[in-house]
Amino acid sequence: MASVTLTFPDGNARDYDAGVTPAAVAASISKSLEKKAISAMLDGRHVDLQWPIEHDGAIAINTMQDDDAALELIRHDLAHIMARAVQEIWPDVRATIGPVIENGWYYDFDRAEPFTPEDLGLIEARMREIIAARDPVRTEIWLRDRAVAHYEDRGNPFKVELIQAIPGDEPVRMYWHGDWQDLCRGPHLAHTGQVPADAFRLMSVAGAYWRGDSSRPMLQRIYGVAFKDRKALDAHLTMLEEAARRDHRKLGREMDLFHMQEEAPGQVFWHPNGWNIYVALQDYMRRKQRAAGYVEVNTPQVVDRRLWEASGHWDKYQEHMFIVEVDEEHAREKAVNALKPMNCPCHVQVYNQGLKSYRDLPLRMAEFGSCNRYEPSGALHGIMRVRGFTQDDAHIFCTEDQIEGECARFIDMLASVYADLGFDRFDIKFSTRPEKRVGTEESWDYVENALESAIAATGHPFELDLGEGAFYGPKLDFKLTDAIGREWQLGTFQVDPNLPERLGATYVAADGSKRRPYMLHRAILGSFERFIGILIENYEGKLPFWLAPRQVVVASIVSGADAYVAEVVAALRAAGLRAEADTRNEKINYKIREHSVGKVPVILAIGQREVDERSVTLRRLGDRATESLPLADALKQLRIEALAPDQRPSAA
RNA sequence: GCCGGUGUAGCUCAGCUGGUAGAGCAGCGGUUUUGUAAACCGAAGGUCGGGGGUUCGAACCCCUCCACCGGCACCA
Repeated sequence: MASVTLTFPDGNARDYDAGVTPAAVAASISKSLEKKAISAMLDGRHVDLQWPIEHDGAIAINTMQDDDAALELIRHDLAHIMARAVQEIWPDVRATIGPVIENGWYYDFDRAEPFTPEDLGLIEARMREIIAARDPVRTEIWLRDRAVAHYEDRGNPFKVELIQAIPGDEPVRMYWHGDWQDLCRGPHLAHTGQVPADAFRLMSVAGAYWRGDSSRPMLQRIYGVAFKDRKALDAHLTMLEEAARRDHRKLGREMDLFHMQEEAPGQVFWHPNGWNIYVALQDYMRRKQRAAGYVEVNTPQVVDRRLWEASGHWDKYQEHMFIVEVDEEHAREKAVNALKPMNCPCHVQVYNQGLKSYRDLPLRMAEFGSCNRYEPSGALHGIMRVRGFTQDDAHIFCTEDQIEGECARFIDMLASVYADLGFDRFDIKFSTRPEKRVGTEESWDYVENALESAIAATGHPFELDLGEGAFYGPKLDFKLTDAIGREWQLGTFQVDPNLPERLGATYVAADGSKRRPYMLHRAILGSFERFIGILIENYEGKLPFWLAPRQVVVASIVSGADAYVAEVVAALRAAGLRAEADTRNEKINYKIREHSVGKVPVILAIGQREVDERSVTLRRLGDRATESLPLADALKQLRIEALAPDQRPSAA
């Protein structure tokens, strides 16, 4: 009989009869491993304990202690257990596909009636029964035709399509627990009882297109989360509550930052408090840009369609533009304009004024560009996804051999901005040439290499996303991680030889010939609206002092202090601080509470004692302690604290 | 845009099988002069998202539109 040689993680190897299962391998090592085994890694692939091994390889037996494997199996089996529960309750429901996702799984069902939130409770209860039954799991490899016929008989075209999509060299596996059957690639636990019955929860039901294609039927998706034990599930649910507490829409109302209303869906009405944040951030970005050698411009909002036709956007994005039609009384033709959805074509117009020399390059042209896009209604989300927004946009016009240097400079600037704003960690995604593209292979080679060595020079690791670049050039995306571990994609850097071509941008080279510049699209924050939303959630509304909408509230304790309060506020304002007086007829407790809820970082309380001493009593947000100090000292100290990171003495 | 849900006072939310809308907080008036996360009393506050319909009668039932929420799709 043929044998296979299996190598264990400790380097030892043993021979087994070909066709040995991982379960038997585990048993051959020890009784306890046999009992604890849940699956195995075979040459890095996650395999079921029951699958025969036919070839030599490296093997590692997984137990519940191996988190990645254990969670994958738990979530995977729960997806099936849920599908079975659904089909036991509603036998006419067709199961389609149910993968493991971050923190859990989902399963998509085809059913005429919608699932209700109450149904989720029913399904959960049935799932617990299935888990309690400890039904053994069984799998079989079927011939493709048999599997197709099986689902055709049962009127499930979705499964038929899935089987047809399985590559010819891969087996078609069927899976059972109890009498319930599903198509599944595995691997699985040994029986349903291995799933922790108290560490999962069904979260929500939502529509989802079959195979993610909006031209295909909409199915009903049920989402679940699952962990190894109750404690981990509770921790996850707590994190979700934490995220809800930080929701920028809720904090925006509580801190009186902005509002939105029906008459302008997807657009922000900034209140004085919110606008303070916006202006502080914009002032900061403007200083950073100037320091980094950018010039700032400003370009029109309403632009004739001819420019969008020339840039190519009219063809591709017309439905997503706000169209502005002007029908002047004596005009022969109606003018059709679009609110600008982006700034680049306008920036090329500025570039094209006058003749540019190679000596002018690189030309770094920035704009806090106010853009409007008619986003689909379902895409809108607070101030994070809006129809009117302002980008911290810039385009760098440069020669081919300047790309690498500009890319490196940009990453430096971006890293410095993110650090100043309190985000120490960011990740780079590098997207390379897609299948459909313009330009020669040599130029793609050159530009991709330039970006790669620019990243390498910064020493920052990056993740490669092959084939995901724009049709005209490669791009970098920058993702940062917030205080509760969520990732946000913000910055971008794209190399574009196409738009200068379309819009006729040139420069005069050293030899007197006319050349095409490259255009580098880049943004650090993305949009102010979205970024401020992220800042609010990251800081739970407790923004750093220099960004806080109201930095100081001066609160009176007795009405006899009102005049002195006004004097303190005036002095703070003269020192450049955003300060307000609170001389309402309320107890100090009430004022402290209200301004704490409003996330004001510093409260100065003024009673008769402070009036007499010309002092203030300072209390910081969330801090029970107070500190009494002379007014002059407080002014001096707060003025320094209010400096933005780039203005502090330590900053060069 | 698609699926599902939601829309009642400034905010948070009650309101039964259809019978003319209610609380807390905020705001307003008064009392209180207060020492670090909600003082007390009082009066007021509503096109029940918009429009249409059914009904003797609609916050509630039906149709339609809008917005918001959760997903999906989209994100130059």
